[in-house]
Parts: sequence; C-alpha cells; structure tokens
Amino acid sequence: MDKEFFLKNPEIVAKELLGKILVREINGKKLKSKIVETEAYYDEKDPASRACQNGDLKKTMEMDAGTILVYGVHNNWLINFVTGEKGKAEAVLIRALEPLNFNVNCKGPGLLTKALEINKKFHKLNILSNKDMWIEENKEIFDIVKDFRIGVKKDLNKKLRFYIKNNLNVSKK
DNA sequence: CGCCAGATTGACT
DNA sequence: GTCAATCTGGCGG
Repeated sequence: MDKEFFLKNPEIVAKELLGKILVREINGKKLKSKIVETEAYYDEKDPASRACQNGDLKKTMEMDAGTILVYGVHNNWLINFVTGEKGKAEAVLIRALEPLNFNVNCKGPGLLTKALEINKKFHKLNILSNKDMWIEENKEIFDIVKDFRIGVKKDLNKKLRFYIKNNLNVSKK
C-alpha cells in the first residue's frame, strides 16, 4: 500500500479498495475487516460531495492522497480516503466492511465507524502513515458490481458505487 | 446567530 | 411509516 494507490481517479481507487483488508488496532488488539462496499466522490462538480461547499471538508479533500477525512452527518461519522493529486478535492467513501476476526455489524457507513471506534480524531491523518489504522493487500478474486450511490439526493448521472458481488455484508436497500 | 439540510441509523407509533 | 440525534456549512436577519 503506497501513495501511488490513491493517486488515481476516485472511481478507480474505489474499485481497487474492494477486497483490501482494513486493520484497526485498539489497545493492542488488531481488528481486521475486508472492504466490501465503497463510493466515489468528485469535486465541486459533484452536487453530493462536500467539496461543493467551501469549508474545512473541501480543504481536506484537497490534501495529499491517502488523507483520512471523517465527516459527521445525522449522528454518524463517515470515513473517506482522499484520492488524486493535491488540490483535486476527490475522495472515496467506505460504506461497508466484512469483519474477519471480530463480530460487529459493519453493514453501513455509520455502523462501521462505530464498530472500529473511528471518529474525528482520525480527521486529516494519513492512512499510509498511521499506527492505529492501516490497509493491507489481498489478492482474492471476486466480481465487482457497479451501481448508483445510496442515500444521495442529487446524484450524478454516473454509477459511482462499487461492491463485491454476493457479499452478505454489503449495506442493504 | 438561528435555522435548515444532508454521504444515517434505530426506536417507536 | 415517522422522528430524532450530532456535526458542518450555507443562507437569511
């Protein structure tokens, strides 16, 4: 896992993140989970993106590839990874995980942050240089399904949600 | 400053 | 099906 991985179009990164192992270390315990559902978000052209607002979140999206962006909505923390070149304001949202060595419901963006104790303290840190959370490779082969994003009021006319076919941990609806 | 809406979830009628 | 909880930023007074 290096910076090159995140230096691509968010659509590509979202697709390539599927199947990767997200490791969260809490008090010496490593919680491992597989990323099974993601969504790509673009810059101000994307009406659903927080980049179309001009605050701290947009600035964070313009930071280096691999920067963690934690965003609060409706009483939930949502975690994103910044992608693309510096100044591009693009990111990938993690929507669902499949727990591997623990058993907590991670079928939804708000649920997985709760399960892994992800909150604002991770905001603006970088996933490539963090000792409490990181991503590991996984060579597993699987089918990827492409669909429209979930819960977005004004979506783009593009399928920007990706998930692993037939995986039971993908958020429903 | 107050009010509203939103990449959500869960509890209750 | 309806409602509310919490954080961020836009917009109106």
